[in-house]
Amino acid sequence: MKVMMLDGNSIVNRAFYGIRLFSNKEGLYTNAVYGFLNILLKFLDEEKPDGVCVAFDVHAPTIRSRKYEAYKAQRTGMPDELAVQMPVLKEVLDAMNICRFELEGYEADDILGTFSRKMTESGGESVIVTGDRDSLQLVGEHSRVKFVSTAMGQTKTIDYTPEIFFEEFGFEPQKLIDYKALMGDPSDNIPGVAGIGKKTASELVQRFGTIQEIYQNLDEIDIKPAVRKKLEAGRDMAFLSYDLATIDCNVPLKLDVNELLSKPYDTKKLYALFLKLEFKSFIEKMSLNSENFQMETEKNDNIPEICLLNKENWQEMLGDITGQCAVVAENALEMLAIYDKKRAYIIKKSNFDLNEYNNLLKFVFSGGIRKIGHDVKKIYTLLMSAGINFTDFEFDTALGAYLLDSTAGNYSLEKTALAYLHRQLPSESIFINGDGLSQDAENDKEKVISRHACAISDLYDKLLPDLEKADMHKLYFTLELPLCRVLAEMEHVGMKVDSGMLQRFSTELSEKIERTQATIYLLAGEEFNVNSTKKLGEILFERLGLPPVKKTKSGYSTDIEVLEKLKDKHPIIRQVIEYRQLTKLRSTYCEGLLKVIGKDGRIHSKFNMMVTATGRLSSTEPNLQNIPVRQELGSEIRKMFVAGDGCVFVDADYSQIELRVLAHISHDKAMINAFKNGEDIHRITASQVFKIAPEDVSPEYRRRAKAVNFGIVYGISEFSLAEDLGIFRSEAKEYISSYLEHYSGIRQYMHDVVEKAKEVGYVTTIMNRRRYLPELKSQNYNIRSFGERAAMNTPVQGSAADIIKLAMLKVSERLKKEGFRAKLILQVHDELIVEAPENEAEEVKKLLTEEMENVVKLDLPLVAEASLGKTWYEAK
DNA sequence: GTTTTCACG
DNA sequence: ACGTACGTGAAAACC
Repeated sequence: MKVMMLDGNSIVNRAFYGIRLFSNKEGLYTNAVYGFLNILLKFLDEEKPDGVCVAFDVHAPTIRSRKYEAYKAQRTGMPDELAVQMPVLKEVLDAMNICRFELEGYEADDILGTFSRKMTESGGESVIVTGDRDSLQLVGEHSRVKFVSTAMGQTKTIDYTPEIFFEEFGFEPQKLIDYKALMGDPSDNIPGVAGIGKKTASELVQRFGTIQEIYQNLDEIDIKPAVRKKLEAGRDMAFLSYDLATIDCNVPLKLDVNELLSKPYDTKKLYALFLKLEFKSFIEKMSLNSENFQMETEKNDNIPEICLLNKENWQEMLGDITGQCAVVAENALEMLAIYDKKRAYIIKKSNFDLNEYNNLLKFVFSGGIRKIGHDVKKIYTLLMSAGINFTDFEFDTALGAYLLDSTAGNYSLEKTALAYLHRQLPSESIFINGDGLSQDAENDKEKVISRHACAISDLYDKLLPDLEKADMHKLYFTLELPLCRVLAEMEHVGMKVDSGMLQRFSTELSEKIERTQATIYLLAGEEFNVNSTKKLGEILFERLGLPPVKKTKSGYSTDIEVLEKLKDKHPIIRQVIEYRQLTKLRSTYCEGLLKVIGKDGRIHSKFNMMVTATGRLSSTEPNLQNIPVRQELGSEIRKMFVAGDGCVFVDADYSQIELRVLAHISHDKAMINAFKNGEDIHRITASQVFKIAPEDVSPEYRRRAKAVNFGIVYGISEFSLAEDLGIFRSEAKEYISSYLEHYSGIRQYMHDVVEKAKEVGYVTTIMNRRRYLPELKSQNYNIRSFGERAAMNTPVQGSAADIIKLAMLKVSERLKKEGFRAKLILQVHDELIVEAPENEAEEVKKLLTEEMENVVKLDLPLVAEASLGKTWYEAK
């Protein structure tokens, strides 16, 4: 019978300080729990004990122990970041069915000592796991101590048996108490005998054994007079220290060995917990998501009956379905699953001839079946590439999950089913790389996609009421879901690029880069990789002796802000700035774009609607939302984006949409009026903040007012504003207070939105899009401040996103309805680009402006400005 | 895989 | 006493 006993506080402390601080997405710190589990699992594996328990300290202020309390106070001071993890750790242990013990007024090691003694007495064996050296006094014939220490980020364990202890200390484990009584331990507040250190204490204990022995024969024993003197003076201290250092092995706690016996984990609880904590590696290590878990779900009849369709039976089988069906499409439409809440119909292309298969696809996607799916935009693009017409899906479970929690970050079917159904789906990778199961692979695949379809259907039943509860069903059904088709179209149509011109530009840049590089080498006096921030830092700040402006985690910062400050200090700086600009253009834009031009000469960027926390779109492969425009040379890139044959671009962008939205939602009279009167908002702001007549506002003051306006939208801090404008903090502070004085509605709004968010846990946009802000509850000032700024910014940025998304929908609808051949092809947050045949251009321009300006009714007008051009450059 | 930098709104 | 604006994506270096 072997029981492993852990000193919870001591191990969790080691874990906390040994592992860098990290947290899950909600801002809950988890590093100590993570480290604790690593240690626990490692030792369970090493020792394979019959039972396990963990003891914790409890320091309740009882009268009896008040003095003791005061003495403990210094040691118990636990940082908040660790304190919040204690209840979590206890939860984990409970889910693992591991016994915990704690008793008021006792320390964990007292409990362990007591249990260990009892185990030994009843003929058992105990293994104590601790990071506390004090506990080594518990080492005995039948009680080992695994001592854990962390040095240089590495956890080290020493397994103390009496022999090993003796080898290291030169006396028996029980005498550790005497040793400590003499030497003392400042970290434990054990005073010891003044003047007796490690060496003397060790020698005394080795020669005479206990302090009892020493003091009884103090006059006779052979020691240096100086030591004898110190010992005489410190007699009381020695005995007091002895008591303090002694672990109490008579804690009034019953030990029922049967209780400690290892029980199986509560896998469901543990799984949910690890998911929340984002302990992916533990989920895998403890195989919480494989057999055990799947077996359980399989019992829960999540496996639909499978019905394989062929050319004889499909019309009959699918013909009578009237309800909504979950549709899963695999492998570019090679295999489909359709689940009608009764069974899963499996359709394999290989079982049909081409013509028949097309008929079937037509039936499924454009009429016969009411569809729901997961990530329907993906299916739409698939169908468009295959040239299949289709009607809209009636629900998208991925999109639903995104609206319900826009910060979750991952909306794969597996993750979503886990989060909302607590169901672990079989992973597709099972059959992707499966060797040896080729015979069953097809079978497995049918089973897997059937279960996926079933999960989509069940998710729908869960997500729809959730969306209604959050009052987001309107946003969902009238905006987000229909937008899928618009975006799929935009992706499908793409944007034409003049690859020859791009190629030439790239070569041109290369020549300039070559020259700049040579100059840099010359000025530096050596050749090095200018792209390497590390080497560049060494050259600038060590070799050339320039003053470092700021640091990064790993060394000198060399970003543009730093370079700007050093511009006049050394000619190399200008060259480096030039080099950076040129290489950025060449690698990210020239080479990057050339890589993704399709066979049709067009770029098909993906517009992702489930990425941002605020509701904006994002663009990838390539990102067309960050094509250069601010600098002259960079904006050359926009000349490579050309309208198709016989077409022009119609480009329209909202004027100050975010400030207008802010004016609207804050009901700020002054700002609303400024916009109503068609004022230049930055100029009017400058005139109000700096108290000068509008016509006297200099460009510099207008620039400053503009920075303040931006800062306000982002949730300003005086520090950042000062940094941005290169002014004193005190000055920035005055700007802000003057601003909020004038725009008092905005001040009120900023205050209210944060208050409300703290109360309900989320903020909303004008169309009721929601963003949860758990950061607001953080103990950490920085995290909490971030939450506050996000609370101020999200309704503004998110509402602007709502507005332009709705405009996209309307523009797309009208173009289609009115028979234009023009197509929406790009959105850049406040800008829409349509590719239109030349003869449609003027009408489309009017349509675009109209729809954008009238898409919602605000307390002030929305303004959109449009222009035409053969290239994107011209159209701006 | 993470860090640094920089492009956009 | 502290560390700082909101939202993105890509490339290159570095470990």
